[in-house]
Amino acid sequence: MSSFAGRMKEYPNMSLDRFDRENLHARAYFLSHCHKDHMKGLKGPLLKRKLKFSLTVKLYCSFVTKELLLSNPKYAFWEDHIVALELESPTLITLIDEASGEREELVVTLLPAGHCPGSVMFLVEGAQGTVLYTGDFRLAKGDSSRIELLHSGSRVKDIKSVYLDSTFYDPRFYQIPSRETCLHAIRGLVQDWISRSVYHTVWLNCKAAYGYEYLFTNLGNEFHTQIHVKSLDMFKKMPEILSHVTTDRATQIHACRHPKEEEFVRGSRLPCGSSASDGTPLKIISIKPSTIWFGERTQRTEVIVRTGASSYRACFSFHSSYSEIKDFLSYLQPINIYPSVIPIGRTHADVTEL
DNA sequence: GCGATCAGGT
DNA sequence: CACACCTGATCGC
Repeated sequence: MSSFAGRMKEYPNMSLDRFDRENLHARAYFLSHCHKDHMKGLKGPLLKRKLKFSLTVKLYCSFVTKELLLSNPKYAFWEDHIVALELESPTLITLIDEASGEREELVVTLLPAGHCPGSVMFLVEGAQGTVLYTGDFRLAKGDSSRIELLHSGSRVKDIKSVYLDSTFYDPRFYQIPSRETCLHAIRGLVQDWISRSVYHTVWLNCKAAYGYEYLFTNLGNEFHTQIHVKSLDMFKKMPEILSHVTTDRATQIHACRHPKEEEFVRGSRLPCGSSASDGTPLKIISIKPSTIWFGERTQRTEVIVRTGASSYRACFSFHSSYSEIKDFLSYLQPINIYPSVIPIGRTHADVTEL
């Protein structure tokens, strides 16, 4: 879980992914992606009040993050204060102190982070040097060399500091199977099950968070069926996702939720309450996306683990592995690295040493 | 009645 | 394992 307090040493007048406490005084806000642990204070009454009296304070994010954020009415008061930025398009942003009129100019670039829909990293270039705030990210080995705006001419930019998603920055999580490998394995398991009969149904036991959409679109394409989800509201302006999800319960692939979902599934009912129309019990398997990792010298490659008669865990990660992070850092060669996540049982000094 | 925090859950 | 939530209880205002 991110323990980043919201501010970078070089640019303390901007706040990123934290909106409480000291961040209430920021001149500009940045949201890397729409997960609650990066939105602390974002619906707070103090911030709401500050916006009422301010003409200059804005929240910068991607178009997709803006759409996901505003689909939740609790954040509707931000509407006129959000500036959605294009990806990979350097933008001049002037931070203004409303009391003194003091100005500070920055060039901010959104780089795709591969963590969930709309997720970005913020590249900030200004008088105090070039810094990269990664938010949460999953980039594969070699991806950083393909991000043009991390380069100047043929070489990588001089980066003073990286504020790093260090969730899996521990040799224990050396390798996590690639997105493609995991998708392929899940597709295989789904294929094997739903082809048996129309009563054979798959329940994708996904957490209540954005980040599984590419799984839905991939399975939707492969099996020419839509995935049942609770709500479509947040995707109404995202045709690629919208076309693969449905609120119609008559489908063999579900990703719906219910507080007593596990009991339901054990009793041949889906979390949405659906059972077969003619009274025949559904034959349900549950697939729970989970991060499965391997050590440096581990030869195992199982990306699907059977955990019961009709339950499986399938490898799925929102975050880069240790080796992926190492590749990222050794390519960028920043002067400073500030980890944003300290795993329990470790200290800040442990992670900094690594 | 509200938000913040914690316990306990998936 | 750790993640990103959720619900419900309790506390303080």
